[in-house]
Amino acid sequence: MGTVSKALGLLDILARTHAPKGLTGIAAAAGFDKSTTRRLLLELAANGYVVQDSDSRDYELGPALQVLGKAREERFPLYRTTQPFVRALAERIDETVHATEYGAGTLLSICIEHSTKANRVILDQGQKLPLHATASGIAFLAASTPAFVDSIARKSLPHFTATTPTSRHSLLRAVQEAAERGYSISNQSLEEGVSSVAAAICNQAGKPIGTIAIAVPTLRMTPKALVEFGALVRAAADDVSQHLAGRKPALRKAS
Amino acid sequence: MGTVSKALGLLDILARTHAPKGLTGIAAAAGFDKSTTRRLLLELAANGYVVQDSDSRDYELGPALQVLGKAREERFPLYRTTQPFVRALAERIDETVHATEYGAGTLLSICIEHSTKANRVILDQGQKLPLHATASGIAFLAASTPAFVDSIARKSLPHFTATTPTSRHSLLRAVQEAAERGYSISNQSLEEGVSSVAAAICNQAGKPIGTIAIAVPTLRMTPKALVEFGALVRAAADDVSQHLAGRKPALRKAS
DNA sequence: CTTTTTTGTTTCATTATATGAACCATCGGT
DNA sequence: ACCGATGGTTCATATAATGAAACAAAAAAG
Repeated sequence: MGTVSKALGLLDILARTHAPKGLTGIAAAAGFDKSTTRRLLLELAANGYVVQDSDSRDYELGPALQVLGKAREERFPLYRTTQPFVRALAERIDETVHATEYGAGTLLSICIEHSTKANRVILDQGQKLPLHATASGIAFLAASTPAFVDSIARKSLPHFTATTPTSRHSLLRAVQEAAERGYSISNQSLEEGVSSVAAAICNQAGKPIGTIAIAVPTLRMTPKALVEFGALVRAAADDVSQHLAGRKPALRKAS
Repeated sequence: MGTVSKALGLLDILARTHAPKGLTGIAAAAGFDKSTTRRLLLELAANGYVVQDSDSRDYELGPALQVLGKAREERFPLYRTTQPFVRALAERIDETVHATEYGAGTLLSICIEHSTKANRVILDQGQKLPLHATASGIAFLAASTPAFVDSIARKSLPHFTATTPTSRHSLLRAVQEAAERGYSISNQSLEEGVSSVAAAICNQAGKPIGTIAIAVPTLRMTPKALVEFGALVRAAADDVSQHLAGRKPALRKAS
């Protein structure tokens, strides 16, 4: 692994919800030597990506990240565009809804609205979702080129639950079905007790750039709810795609 | 320079308003070899910090930055806290107002509201302001420990205009005066024709973390305006400091 | 269409940089 | 004062970064 990736890995660790703050903890979480970790942190700090509290010596994410995040958002306002649709959908069905963007081989959660129910699915912002084991991933693949799908299907597919598609064949079938259906379904393929439906967001050229997904406790994913939610994510994803293409569609209902 | 800093430098370049997008241009802007630049960009891309358009092969900032920026904002909501005050002040006086945060030895512009006048000062988000040559910098130093001020004053201070304080003595004097006055004044010390006043934002412990500044074309910075703007930035900075400390003060006027 | 120029990509010997085990310093608790 | 834990430092070694050159592929020019 390159040095740069190691440093960036440290940022990921610091971004976690219950991130370690001390040098020892960060080094342990990253699996690097204390010495290496410190050097990397200092270099990140010298560039404003990390701040070290001068008293406690704890490390924290730095202001440069906000600046860059804003710069990115300004050029490519995916969050700004998506967030209202995610929120509207979440409020309408009172279930957890989130949007993801593709990057670095996975889908990154960029926008989450949680259900207000006691029994709900909780997601972390920035969570990295594997393409083969989530509704979002399958939906993304269903909108991708066959070549890309194949490149993923050829890889070794990590096993998470009994229903994770880990074989080339089962993955291709799931993708195929999602493409025909218009939305993807995950029946606890990443985590026990969580079911999801998702649909891809596409850019003007028709290439998928991310997804919108609804995640609910499996016991609430009745066949009726499945169909209803499927139609709703599909509609929401299409609306966002339209917005990104510059058109401003009125709210629609189903596919 | 370490490899990590080089890679992060590339991100800074890509964040610029008129950033080069091609490999050659980026390499030229960074002053690195094409080969090195490419390797770094690919590593950044593998981590989602950069995206390469598969058709045009141009490089752009990636989604990971938005995720990290949000994570930082969540832990330390300086932008969220400051922005309303900056906007209110900008609207009230119809001049360019911006907030900065200290990091990596400089002040980073994190929030800008521009004047609506034809002749106005334009600032870039993320701009790095030198501590010795800006009103923000002087205000920050005026709220810092003498030891810190001295460590800056001892460095070689780059020359920008005729009024840039480049000697240890002139810098210390400017800081001293700002401390007594309650706000700092920059008379074209960074750029000809731009005058500013600024005051420091401090955390609960009284340590400075950033600044608020008003930047106006020098010809509008009359003695009367100077005093008025000075009192206003000072009040705004104090209000933000109060907010950060958890208190929610009503709007005040002068120091 | 062909030539020229520009831009992106790969290679590999050289060099610089990153690494981590061991060591030291500092702090907080008892 | 002692102990354990944590942050910080050193330096010989291993590893990774570098950049000149060669190559490929696309634009631009003729």
